[in-house]
Amino acid sequence: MTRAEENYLKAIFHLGGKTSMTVSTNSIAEEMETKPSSVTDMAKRLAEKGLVDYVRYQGVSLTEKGIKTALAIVRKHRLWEVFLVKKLDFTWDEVHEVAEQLEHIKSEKLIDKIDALLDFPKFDPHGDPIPSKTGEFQERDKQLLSELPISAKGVCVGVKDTSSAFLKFLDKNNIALGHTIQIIEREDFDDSIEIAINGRHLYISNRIATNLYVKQQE
Amino acid sequence: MTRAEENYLKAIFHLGGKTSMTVSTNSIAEEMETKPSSVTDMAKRLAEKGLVDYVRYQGVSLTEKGIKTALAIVRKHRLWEVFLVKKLDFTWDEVHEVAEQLEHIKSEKLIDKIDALLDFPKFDPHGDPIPSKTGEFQERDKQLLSELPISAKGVCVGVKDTSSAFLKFLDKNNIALGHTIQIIEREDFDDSIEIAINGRHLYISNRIATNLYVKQQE
DNA sequence: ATTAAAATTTAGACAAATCTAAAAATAGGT
DNA sequence: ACCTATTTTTAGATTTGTCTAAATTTTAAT
Repeated sequence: MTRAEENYLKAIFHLGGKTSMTVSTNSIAEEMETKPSSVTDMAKRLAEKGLVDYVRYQGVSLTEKGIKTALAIVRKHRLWEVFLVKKLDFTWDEVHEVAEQLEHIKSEKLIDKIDALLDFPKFDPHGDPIPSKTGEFQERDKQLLSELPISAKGVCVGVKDTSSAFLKFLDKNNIALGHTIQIIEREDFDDSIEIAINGRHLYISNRIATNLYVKQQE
Repeated sequence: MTRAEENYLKAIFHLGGKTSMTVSTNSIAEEMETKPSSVTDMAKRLAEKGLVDYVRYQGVSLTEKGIKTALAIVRKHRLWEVFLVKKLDFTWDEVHEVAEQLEHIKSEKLIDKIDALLDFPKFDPHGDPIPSKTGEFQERDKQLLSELPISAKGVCVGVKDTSSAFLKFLDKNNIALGHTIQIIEREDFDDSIEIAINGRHLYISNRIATNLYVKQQE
């Protein structure tokens, strides 16, 4: 497994989901910030190795083996993120870039020890689930903040966008996983909403609300 | 800096020492288990980048910049080794291979945090000194066990050979850094020696004695 | 000083991963 | 069913890092 192959599998997994829908050459190229022709080349290589099914002009989907490999990489990425935040005091907007590198370290023992050191976490700092050694994981029951009805309350359980800019915005406004958010008002004009969080009121744009996951409270 | 370039610098540093003696193409090839012709190619590339001085048929030596870069890689390698042993319970014969990968992770913050987490260690699990952030390190005052005179005592402070086979041998015979060893007898026939360690006597070959560093006690 | 052996470099080839530009296939609208 | 726009693939080139085999330089021995 080369680093490039691992990155392609991760991207295909990311786009196609655990059920592995077929994804297009173009969408992979966009996700990876590369050219479609490069994706075609790699698709052939991955197909030869039995990691994806590839039909010319039709797109790519992960095989059983490809899903297993992708899950192992996602597991490593997310465990390293937890390690960086919990053990080395990185902030959640700093971890992605370093975890992109660490996820390619080849040592089963290493990642299992890190897992144990962290006490087998089930979610990473952005609320995304961490696959177990055998590839299982529970997707958390969640919805976008923008989908909550007026006056409903939800606990913040994850972010969709994990860009540094977005995460820093949340920090600045003291919004973090575990906080409870109530919808106060929705502005029809631009879909911005007024929320109550940590005892204060805040106006947030629709863009923000469609990138925050919450679990609705009864 | 590519991974290959980093590995070449490390090898040249390893062979040429901090004073950066000129080293031959062949010796680098042997150290890196590659072909001399590949070394020639890389020597040219590194010279263009100002990391080594290279004269055809004469060999290679690190520039100031090359030494600085090599020290940064050695620092990372050794800090990761300490991390693996101290925090993840790796044994000293298991760390090298994984540290070879971890040393190439690019994040100044990461390695500084690891350094702090470990309380700024000065030596790695094999007794080798860890360069500081600015590249300084104290070589420990040491000599080979084979150089001690009869009846002298020394504290084990490092190993020359760091192969898994050698380190496992030491473990099996309960020889570890910090233990005191006394020379009892030297066999002229094959230069094997009888030593006292941890209250028992042991016969060890010359090969062993020339790969163990001790600090002689008065 | 010559010459044989050893070390080193060059030339040419190859694989991985990428790109650009051109060609081919597909999809959608009328 | 046809045409056009979009998507995808091919062909050919480039970079990095490697190799083998042949040529060159250095070394060391006589």
